[in-house]
Amino acid sequence: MTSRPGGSYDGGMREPYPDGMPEPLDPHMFTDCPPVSPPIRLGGKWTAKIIRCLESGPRRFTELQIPLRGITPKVLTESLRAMERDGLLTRTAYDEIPPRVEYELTGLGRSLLEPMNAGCEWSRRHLPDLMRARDAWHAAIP
Amino acid sequence: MTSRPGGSYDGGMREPYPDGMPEPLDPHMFTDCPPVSPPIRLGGKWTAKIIRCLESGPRRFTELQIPLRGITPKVLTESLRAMERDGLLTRTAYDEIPPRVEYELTGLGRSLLEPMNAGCEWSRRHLPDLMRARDAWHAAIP
DNA sequence: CAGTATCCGCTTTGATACTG
DNA sequence: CAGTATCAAAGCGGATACTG
Repeated sequence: MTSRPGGSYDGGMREPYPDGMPEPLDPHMFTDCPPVSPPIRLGGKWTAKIIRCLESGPRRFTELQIPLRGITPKVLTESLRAMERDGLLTRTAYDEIPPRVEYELTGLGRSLLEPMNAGCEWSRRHLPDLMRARDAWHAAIP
Repeated sequence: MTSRPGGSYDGGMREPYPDGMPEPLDPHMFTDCPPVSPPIRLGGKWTAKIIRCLESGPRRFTELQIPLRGITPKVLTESLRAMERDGLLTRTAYDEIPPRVEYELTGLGRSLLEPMNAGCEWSRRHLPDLMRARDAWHAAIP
């Protein structure tokens, strides 16, 4: 029994990141709430996190990479493009050298914070229950 | 650009199902709300749907298979086991022949309906916006 | 800086067949 | 009925290298 539909897509999560680096964005993100069995997720693996990162204002590509802990440019690009396509954020490219691109939440994207917060609140309230359930399970079937 | 972080896990969704069959459970499920780019998902692919199926009372294994539209027994078992482990539902086996097993939401599982409904409400309210965004995108980059 | 372009691989899901 | 056992196929994200 290796499959965990409750929280498994994160299999390839990379932790190694050059620490000591500044984190311009608040790392307190939605998906950080539930350390066990993420109850609610949004779109792909990064969508919710990106929304949290943009909550307090527009950010640049590289700025997003920092709090997203080593997300590869390919995946970040894909995620941003998808969110742009869905009207969750806007992409503004400034014609400068070096290039500058800023991503900003749209009203639609921002409106997602509400249900996200509902999920977050659920996590806060029921995390102890989840932990207890997990413990009971492991105690019964070790 | 083939990957869509906003709505891709459902890639292998099978539609072919012997119709004419009765559907004992209400097919109006959370994940049915957003026809485009599912905004909020719960755990694995089936978790939210299973919760909806159990909303109005306990159901048997085979009963769940009907509204879940051809989910394979393997995957259904995995999902149910995971949810049982997380304390979202209980599994009760009756020692009869033929065997009977019933699955029922716990209070914890039922409490998830609240954030789920929040996501559902978001979908209802903003589906037009999503559609418009998608249309605009396709109009610009055909 | 802000990406593209390839290649890669585990995880998750599904198909099919078989039991207690 | 309620699963388990295998096998097979994507899915989705990641590593690495390379541009305008």
